[in-house]
Amino acid sequence: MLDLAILGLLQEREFHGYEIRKRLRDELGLFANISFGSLYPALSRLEASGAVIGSELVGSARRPTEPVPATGSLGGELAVLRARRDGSPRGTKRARKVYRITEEGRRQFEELLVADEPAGTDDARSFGLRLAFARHLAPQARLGLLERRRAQLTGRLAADRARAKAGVTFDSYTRSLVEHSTETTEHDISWLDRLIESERQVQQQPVPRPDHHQAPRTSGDEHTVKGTVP
Amino acid sequence: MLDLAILGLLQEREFHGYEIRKRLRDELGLFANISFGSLYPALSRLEASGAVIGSELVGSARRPTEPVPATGSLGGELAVLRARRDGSPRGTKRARKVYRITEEGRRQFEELLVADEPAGTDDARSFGLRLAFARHLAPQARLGLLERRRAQLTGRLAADRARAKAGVTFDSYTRSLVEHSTETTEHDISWLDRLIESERQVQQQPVPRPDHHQAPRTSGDEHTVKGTVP
DNA sequence: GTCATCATGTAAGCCGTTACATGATTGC
DNA sequence: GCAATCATGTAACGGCTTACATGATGAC
Repeated sequence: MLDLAILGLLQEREFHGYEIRKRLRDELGLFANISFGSLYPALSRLEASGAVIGSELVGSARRPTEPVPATGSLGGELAVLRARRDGSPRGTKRARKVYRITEEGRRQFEELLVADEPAGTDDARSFGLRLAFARHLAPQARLGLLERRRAQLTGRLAADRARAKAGVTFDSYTRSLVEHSTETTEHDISWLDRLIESERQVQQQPVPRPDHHQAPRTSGDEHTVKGTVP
Repeated sequence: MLDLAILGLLQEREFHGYEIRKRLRDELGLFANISFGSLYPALSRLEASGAVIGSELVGSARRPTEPVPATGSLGGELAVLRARRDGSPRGTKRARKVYRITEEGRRQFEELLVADEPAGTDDARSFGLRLAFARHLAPQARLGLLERRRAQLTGRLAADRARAKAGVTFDSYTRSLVEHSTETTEHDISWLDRLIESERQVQQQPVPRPDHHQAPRTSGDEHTVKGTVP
């Protein structure tokens, strides 16, 4: 799941580890607080697998265009390590390693988006993460994502209802719990239905039965999100 | 969390491992499908810590009263191991190890119910589990449980709203996700509020301002669930 | 006679966590 | 000068998973 999140973020632009954590924490809110102890190793793994390329930079947040002037006789790597000691006056932060995604990474990303997570993962969180990156998916894959989630939820709803019926022996707390779970699942499903419907509306340009009013112009693509394949 | 679930179940009556899994799966639905690979070790741990006592039984599901007649010269443990080979005609299943909770186990249970889970655990699931066993808690502790959960949720709601405000750059999918999350959290909170209110109503017998109509009889305990301490 | 369910366990692995180690930059 | 934040990493451990090993009982 972490790999998916990282690749999804990097799809947008380059990031270094610390930034990734921040983004995940206060923008998506899906990983409450991903730890560095799992983030950095994940980045290394992704780099080893060719999904991302990391380059160490002496980054100036204020003047990111300046191309790291090598001071004197220092080799590239040493220059990075000693960046703090060179003469650069201000704006220089500690050497950061920025990662950008590769073609292989994009491939892995799409693979991860359709693969089902190992059992034991939080379904809701996993789906939320995928949805947050759904714009990078082809319209069909996107619909598939929504529909698989819907099927999952209707399954849960059935289980909840069976439980409510079978559990006549439940105490009031457990009964309330099951009821609330049922309601929440119903709410989730109707939300999904709205998403699915609006998704279908955007996608129904291709093969519309020869219609009279509101003729579809050209092969209609103005709603499709950039970067997706037809 | 597993320990809590096990102890909670055993509070009700004796169980053997296989039964515990079943109960957790299709009654509570909180652990979709707890695996034996984690269940049996957990039981061993609990036994080692004195929280439960396990006794191997050659159980007859149909005639549970029959007191395991030792056949001839076999020692107790061997009798269990060879139970399938002895002359018992029918109704005998494979040797099962049934566990019952001890006083120490009840102590640990109460401790676990108030302790906060290690980070990374699914809050909702954890709370659901606790609520399912809330009847075993003292009224005050129960209220505390509900209120701590409420605080947790209002925190999340604030975060969700901040996210909705800050995330003007979100695409429609992410926006919808954040919106839905906000709604769900609101729904959860109002559910909790109802629970809290009804909890207070049941508990407000002790120190009611000298009231006129509907005088509280004796020290009023008819709503309090059996097994809880005042 | 063979398949589903009952029943218990061990071993290896995954994916996350906290704790530890190290150091620069910025603001008060 | 000191604390907060930025920045990257390693090591140990926790809790759950699957896969493996083993076997009885009951239904068709």
